Amino acid sequence: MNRKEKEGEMDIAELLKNKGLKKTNARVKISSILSQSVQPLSEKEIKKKMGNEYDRITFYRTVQVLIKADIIHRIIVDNTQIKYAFTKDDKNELDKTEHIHFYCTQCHKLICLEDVLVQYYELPKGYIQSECAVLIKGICKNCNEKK
Amino acid sequence: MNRKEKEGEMDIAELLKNKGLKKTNARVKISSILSQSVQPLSEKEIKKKMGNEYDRITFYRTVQVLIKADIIHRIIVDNTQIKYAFTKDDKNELDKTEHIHFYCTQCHKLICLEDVLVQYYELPKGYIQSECAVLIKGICKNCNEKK
DNA sequence: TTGAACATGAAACATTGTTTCATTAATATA
DNA sequence: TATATTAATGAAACAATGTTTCATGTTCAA
Repeated sequence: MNRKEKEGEMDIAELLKNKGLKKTNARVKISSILSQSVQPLSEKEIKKKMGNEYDRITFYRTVQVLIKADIIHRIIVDNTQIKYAFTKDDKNELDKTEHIHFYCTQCHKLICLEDVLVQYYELPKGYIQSECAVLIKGICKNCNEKK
Repeated sequence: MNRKEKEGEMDIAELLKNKGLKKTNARVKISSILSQSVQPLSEKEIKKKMGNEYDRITFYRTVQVLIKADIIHRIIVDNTQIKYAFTKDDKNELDKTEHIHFYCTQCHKLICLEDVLVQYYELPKGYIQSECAVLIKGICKNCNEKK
């Protein structure tokens, strides 16, 4: 483990403590893998990075806990493609606006567009909004430039 | 089967023909069940309405075909909650803008808000958009008024 | 250091996704 | 209208994912 990775895990330890969660191996590992990844990752990709520390049931329960604590979030691309991403916490707690997600149908990568925030939708009278998820599919910058 | 249902199935037959699809029992049944439902339905709910005409594998393949032909669409609420809805075709083919979906976390119903269209998002340079899915969660009008 | 509270992993089962293949059904046209 | 071609069906079988129960192991506060 290099210095950057070690620092990452120390930050995660503190984050867990702040959220009132016990520091366990699976929580630290999964969180730090996601916090160091540019793209959101699937269970399979996380599993690969965890090596033999991975257990399916523990993974299942760990992501439940981490999602509830808003340390990570789940992005559903498709009914069979589920990805996980570290929730960046550097934004103002007050205007905690969610960002949109972009899925490239060519390279199949999912990108958190942190700078593109979800817009406000005027709902019919009587509806109360609590969450909004936006997923845009298309061709990403990288694939587009390669052509 | 009442008159309205029979009319529905006749329309579906024509729709399938227009799309170059064979008229089969499963396609007609599933399409007409969805076209007559106010809310999007889950596989289980569709199964219930189909009675003993239901077969899991046929369902799986039928929805694939119907989605591809844009006769129905799939809405993913959650990784374990998938719903299907009839695609209303009364909109102009040219500005085929998608509508948003609202999921009520209280009554767990999903609502196609046909009148609330997805907004245009300004993506970073180089990104090309083809589809956009918006799912808003909260409390629906009905549940809100009951309180 | 130790006990209460919680997390883990094994087992077992449910649900959903998916392919292969022999059989059956739909439809165009002869 | 009969039939040949083409496609859909349903059985079987398996993979992946979701989920609970329970005995055991771990964390952390006092």
